[in-house]
Amino acid sequence: MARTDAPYRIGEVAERAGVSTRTLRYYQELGLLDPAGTSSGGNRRYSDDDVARLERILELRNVMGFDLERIHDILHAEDRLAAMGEEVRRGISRKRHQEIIAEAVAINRRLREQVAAKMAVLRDFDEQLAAKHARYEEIAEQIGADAAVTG
Amino acid sequence: MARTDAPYRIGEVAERAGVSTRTLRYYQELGLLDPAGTSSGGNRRYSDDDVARLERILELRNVMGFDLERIHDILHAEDRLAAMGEEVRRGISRKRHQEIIAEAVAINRRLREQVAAKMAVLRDFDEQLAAKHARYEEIAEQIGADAAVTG
DNA sequence: TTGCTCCTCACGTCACGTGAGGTGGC
DNA sequence: TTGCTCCTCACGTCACGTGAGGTGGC
Repeated sequence: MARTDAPYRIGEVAERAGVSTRTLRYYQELGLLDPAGTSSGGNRRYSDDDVARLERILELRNVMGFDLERIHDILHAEDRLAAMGEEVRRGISRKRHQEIIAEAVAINRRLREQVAAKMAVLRDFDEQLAAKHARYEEIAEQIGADAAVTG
Repeated sequence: MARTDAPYRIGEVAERAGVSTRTLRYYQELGLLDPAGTSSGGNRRYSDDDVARLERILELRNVMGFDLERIHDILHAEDRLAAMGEEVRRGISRKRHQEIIAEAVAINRRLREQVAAKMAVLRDFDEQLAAKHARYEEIAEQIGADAAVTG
């Protein structure tokens, strides 16, 4: 296994994720998603990790509606948690560990709360739509009745 | 009851809805939300219907994530349905009625499908978060264990 | 008369879209 | 060698944010 195992071109990654190549370049510009490699000629090369990271970004964007700065913060906390595995072997303080995990847990909990809130709003909205649908059926029926009399 | 029963000033309406006055002026510019009246001196005056319409716009924007052109289309169909009541008395064709209602019903159905899809995505996302939370707890426990040995 | 809210430009911003003009890999 | 994909500017767009500078109603 090569060190720089980044086989995917920007076009492939973009199409599979349902975004434009411009979006990927913009995310790189913001420091959100740096492609793992660069081919001869300056072409961006993305790894499986990059693809997974992109999916995570798009999930937070599409599902939660966060702006890119907020997404950056969330990913940063998760990156630190992931990097902790390395640091463990080199021995960092237990207090530091606990801080990093506590931060990740707090973010996770807040996200779940926001998801629950969104679900509640959606349920409410669906009830409104159902009520509207019932009213439409009533109107349609009444017009049918009118038609039977006048038409 | 006066004809132009529009008591609310732009600042009140904006604050209650949780948007800026700029947003309301922009929606007027787009023809999305025309205030029912204008006071002496050119101040916008909003009616209860205007406030309800704004709530509807913000729901479609926040909950569904639609752009303002799409929202305009949806409101337009609903407006036509609401205007039908008047037209009934003046006698328009039954076929025309059925067309307008069919359109409203179709939009309603598509909206409910999209709501259902969003709910499914949110449930999926929540499951991911739950799995992540479980992993965090595991890591925290392991560090606690390490600490018990090394610390 | 004094604040507070309103008004209209008009430029700025975020998250990209969309060419222009050119280079590089199968 | 020919397409196709990639590259970097750089201006455009959508949905507003944010002052500038001024007028109007309690």
